[in-house]
Amino acid sequence: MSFSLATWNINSVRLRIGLIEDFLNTHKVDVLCLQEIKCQNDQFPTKAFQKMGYEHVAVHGQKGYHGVATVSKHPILESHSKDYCEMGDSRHICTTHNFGDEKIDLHNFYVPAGGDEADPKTNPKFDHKLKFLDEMRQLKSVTSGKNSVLVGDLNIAPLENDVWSHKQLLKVVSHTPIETETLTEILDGGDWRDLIRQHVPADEKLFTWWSYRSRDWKVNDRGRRLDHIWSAPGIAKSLQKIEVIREARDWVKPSDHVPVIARFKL
DNA sequence: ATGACGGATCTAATCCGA
Repeated sequence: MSFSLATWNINSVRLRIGLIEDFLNTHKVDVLCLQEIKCQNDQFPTKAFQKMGYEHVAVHGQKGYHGVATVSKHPILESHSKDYCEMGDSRHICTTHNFGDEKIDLHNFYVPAGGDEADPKTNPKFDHKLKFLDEMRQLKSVTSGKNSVLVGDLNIAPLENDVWSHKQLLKVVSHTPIETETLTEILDGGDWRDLIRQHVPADEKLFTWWSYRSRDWKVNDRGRRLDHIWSAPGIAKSLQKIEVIREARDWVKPSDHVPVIARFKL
C-alpha cells in the first residue's frame, strides 16, 4: 500500500489550472493541498479536478485573497475549517482520509505572511501572524489516537539552511528569531516531525519559494523554505521520499512557490 | 540593494504578497 500527497501555494488556482494539470499528469499523487487559491468556493474549478480523477474536493475559499483547498482521488471522509484569529480569513481546512488501515486528519494551512516590519507593536500584520502561530500551539500530531499530517505555506523558514543567507535574513519577516523559535515550539510541543528535513539533511540548503521580484530567480538562488510537511511520529516512519519540484519555478507563468510531494509506503 | 514582479479587483490604480 502507498499514499502520496503534495502541497503547493498556487497563487490563483483559476489562472494556473493548466499548470496543475501538467503537474498532476507527471507527478501522480493521491491528494493535493493548495493554498492562495484566490477565489470563492463557487469559482473553484471543481470540474477540471474531477476530470483528472480528483473527485473529492474540499474548498475553503474567499474573494480575492488567501483560500485553501484539498482535492483527493479517494474519499474525503470529513472536512472542517477553523477561523484562526476570528478574522474571517480562509487559511485552514482539515480533511480526513484513509491511510492504509487507519484514518488520518490532514491540516492544510496558509499562515499570514506578516507584512514588512518585524514589530507587532507597529505592524498589525506581524501581530496577526504571531497570534495565528500562538493558536497553532494547540495542534497535536496525535489526537484521540488519530494521527495527523500538517502541510502548507507556513510563511516561515525555520532553519539556517532554509534561507539563502541566515545572517542577512535575521531581521526579515519569515526568518526572525521570534518566528523561527515559535514554529519550533509548535513542532516540538505537538510532537510533530518535519518530514522534509527528515529526508533532506539540515546542512543542505533547500528552498520552496523564490521572489517574483528577482529578474532571474536562478542567478543567485535567493530562496526560502516556506512550505512544510509535518506528521505524527507513527506516519513519519513510513515516509519513503520527499520531492521538491524545483523546475516548476521555471514553468510558463509560474507560482512563486513550487510543489512539494511526500510519498509513503504503508 | 534581496529586489522591484505579479495577482485580484469596483478595468485603473491600488492593495497585497514575504
